[in-house]
Parts: sequence; C-alpha cells; structure tokens
Amino acid sequence: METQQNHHQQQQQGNEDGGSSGNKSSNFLCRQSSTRWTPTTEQIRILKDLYYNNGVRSPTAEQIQRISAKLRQYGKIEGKNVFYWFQNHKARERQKKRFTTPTADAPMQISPAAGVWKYHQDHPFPNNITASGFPSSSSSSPGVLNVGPVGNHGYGSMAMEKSFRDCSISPSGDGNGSGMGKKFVWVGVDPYSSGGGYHPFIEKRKYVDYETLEDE
Amino acid sequence: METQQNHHQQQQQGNEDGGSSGNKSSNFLCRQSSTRWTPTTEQIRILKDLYYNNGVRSPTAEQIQRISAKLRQYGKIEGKNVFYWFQNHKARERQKKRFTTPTADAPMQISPAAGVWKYHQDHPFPNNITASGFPSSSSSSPGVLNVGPVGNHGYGSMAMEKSFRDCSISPSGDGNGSGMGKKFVWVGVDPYSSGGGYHPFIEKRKYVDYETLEDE
DNA sequence: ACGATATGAATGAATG
DNA sequence: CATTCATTCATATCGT
Repeated sequence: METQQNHHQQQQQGNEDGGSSGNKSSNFLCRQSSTRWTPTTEQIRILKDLYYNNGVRSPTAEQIQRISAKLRQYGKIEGKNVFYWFQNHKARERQKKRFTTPTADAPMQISPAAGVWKYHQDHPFPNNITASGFPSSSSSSPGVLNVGPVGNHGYGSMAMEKSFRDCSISPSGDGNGSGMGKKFVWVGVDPYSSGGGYHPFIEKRKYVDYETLEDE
Repeated sequence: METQQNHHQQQQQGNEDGGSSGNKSSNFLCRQSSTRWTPTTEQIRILKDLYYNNGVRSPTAEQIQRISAKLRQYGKIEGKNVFYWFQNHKARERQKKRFTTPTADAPMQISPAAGVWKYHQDHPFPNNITASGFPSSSSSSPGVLNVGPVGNHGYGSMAMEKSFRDCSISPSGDGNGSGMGKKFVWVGVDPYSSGGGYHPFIEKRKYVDYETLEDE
C-alpha cells in the first residue's frame, strides 16, 4: 500500500495504448487501452492524503464522484477506481494489522493456507494523521480536496474495529435436497416484493436458541 | 460486476458433494477448498439469463428453490447462494450507476459523458440481452428455468429495456417497474404457520414440484 | 526472463 | 436496499 510505491510511474498516462510497457493485448473490447487503471503519482498522493489526513475510508457515492472528478485532472480515472482504491487500501491495512496484532488471548485462527504476507515496507506516510488534517503541508498539490459536506468525521482515531465476525467456519451443513423446508411457504410470488425482511435461506443466527424458536 | 468471467477463474470446484469430483486441477494450486460458493460457468450463465432475459431481480423463496435446484445440476449450490447472487448483482449494478451519476446537485461540470464504468468485457454467454435481447423464449441454454409459481403461464420474458446497462429508466425505487403485472400468487399454504406449532426439524413440503422442471 | 510482491478488480457473504 | 468485509484472481512492477 503506502509502501514504496512512489518510484517512477508513468505519470499522466494519457497512454492511449501502446506506449507504456508492453501492453500485451491492445484491446479486448473497449477502447480502453490498458487493462487496469494505473494511478499516477499525484493521484496516489491525493488519495493517501484523503485517507490519512482526512480519515476518508469508505467514501460515499458522492464523495467518490467528487474525488474521481478531481483526480481526473491527473489522468484517466473512473469512479470505480476510487471506490476500489479505498476498499483495497483499507482492507489491506486491516489485513496486515490483523496479523501483527493477534489479539493476544483471542484465539486467532488463520485459516487460509497462509498466504503471502510480506513485510518489508515502511510507511512513507508517517504516523501523523489523525484527523488533524489541516490543509497545506502534506498536500503538495493542488489544494486539499474537500470531499463532501463534511470536513472530517470523528475519525479521529481510526482503527476502531468492530470486526470479529463469528469466524465459525463453514456451517455448510446444508440441508441439501431441499434444505430450507422452513415453516411457511412464501406467498407473494411477484418478483418485486420480497417478503418482509427475513430470509429463509439465510441462517439468521448461527446459534439458534431453541427457546425462542418461534421468535421473530 | 456482472461483467467478468472474461478472466478465468478456476471455477468448477469440486461440485456436488457426491464425491464424483475428481479434482481435476490437481495440477494447479489446489486452493479451492474455500468455504464459499464458487459458481460454475453454467450456473452463472443461467443466473444471468434469469437476470437479464427474464427480469428476475429479487427472486422469492419459491423461485430461489427452483433456481437452486436447477443449478445444482451444475455444481453444489444452496439457496442462499442464489439469494445473494441476485442481491449482489442488483446492488452492484445500482452502485455502479451511483458512482457515475451526479446526485442531482453535484456540480460536476467536468467531463460529462465520461464516466461510465468500463465494461471491457461482456457477457460471456451467447445470448446477451444487450442490444438485442428479445422476448421469445428465454431459452438460451440447457433448459429454461421457469421460476414462476407453479402453474404459471410463464411471464417468461419481460426483457425490455435492459439493453444498455445504463438505462435510467426506473426512477426511484428499483430498477424494475417494468411492465409486467405481478402474477398472482399461488399461495401454498403452509401447514405450520397457521397451526402455530412448528418443528424445525420436520420438513414437509407438500406442493412443490420444482423438481420437475421442464425438460432435461 | 522469472519469481515475488504490490495492488487493481471482482464478487461471495454479511450486516445495518 | 445500501454498505462493508474478506478473499481471491489478475496483472503491473520491481528485484535479482
């Protein structure tokens, strides 16, 4: 992530194909030359600024629009790129953190075949941050981008995690055959008005307490 | 997004718990022991067919049963998978639109037409609806799936506008409001809900014949 | 050239 | 329904 990525990217990839590093397939279907978005350094800088200095983690649709519009000055970019960027950045930061902070007493289970978590990396972006985000300084660029009506939320201290999903792995028992022979049969077949808000297919609670079997 | 598949994920996990799976990919990284459902190509094709050609967006429990039963032919699958698939597919389609559409007051003056999410790919399955989608049988594949209620006469096709992914038709609400009147429901009363009692372990479905889906 | 790593993209599963 | 999390796939890049 915020690793040593700032080497030398081909800025301003107005790259219409060709050009930058052998683009193997010129195009598959769209005119988009490259297969995937390659952020320019300014774009990355701004994104990080938003992330670290402004506590933006999961921008809303509107923010995304704004951000991408802004970043477009520096190169081709679309809303989804911004969206994914934040998603990934956040996820990876979290992921990494999750590994280095195994909650001492909590039984942390690393299920997957252990992937590849590597290490080497230093934060180009120090530890500062924390909602202070005053413009200037860090943003060497075109000014700070104000995303949304909010200046900054109370993200003061980020890293507030609520995670801890139940980790109970695969229940997958699956009723097979016709597993969900639940109680009633749904009425209302019109495709556009699903029933209330309870899904017969989804196990609402993994740990059903049979005492209240009928609740809800 | 719904556009993908262009890549090549190694789908086709050991389908069916029948054990038939021979783990063909013994050669590759056998990391397919995931807990999560990995749709096979056929399954995806059918799901998309239902989504695009039949306008199925939020299938009801009954429909889900049918669909999953049908898809089970091609690999292991549960009702919730189908449920989530539609939810996600729909949500993402909307989200996509949201990122690129000014919120009515976003002063986006830059590059008006820019931004639709790229679809550098297209639906892998042959009968796309895009641009040509037509009523007529939704068939396109190994069997049409009739998701309607039991005796439905098939509102088989109602594909209409959904040609271009960005139709801004349906105003608020959802993207459907299409011209199909809801079918009336058939109500398959359930023996339990009215009676009050209900045994979680006893399943007993009386109507259903979704096993008898047509053909093949 | 490769292999490893970084990271964009996609999507199943959940939660609110 | 909207949002978010986790995982995984795909590919750009860098190191050697």
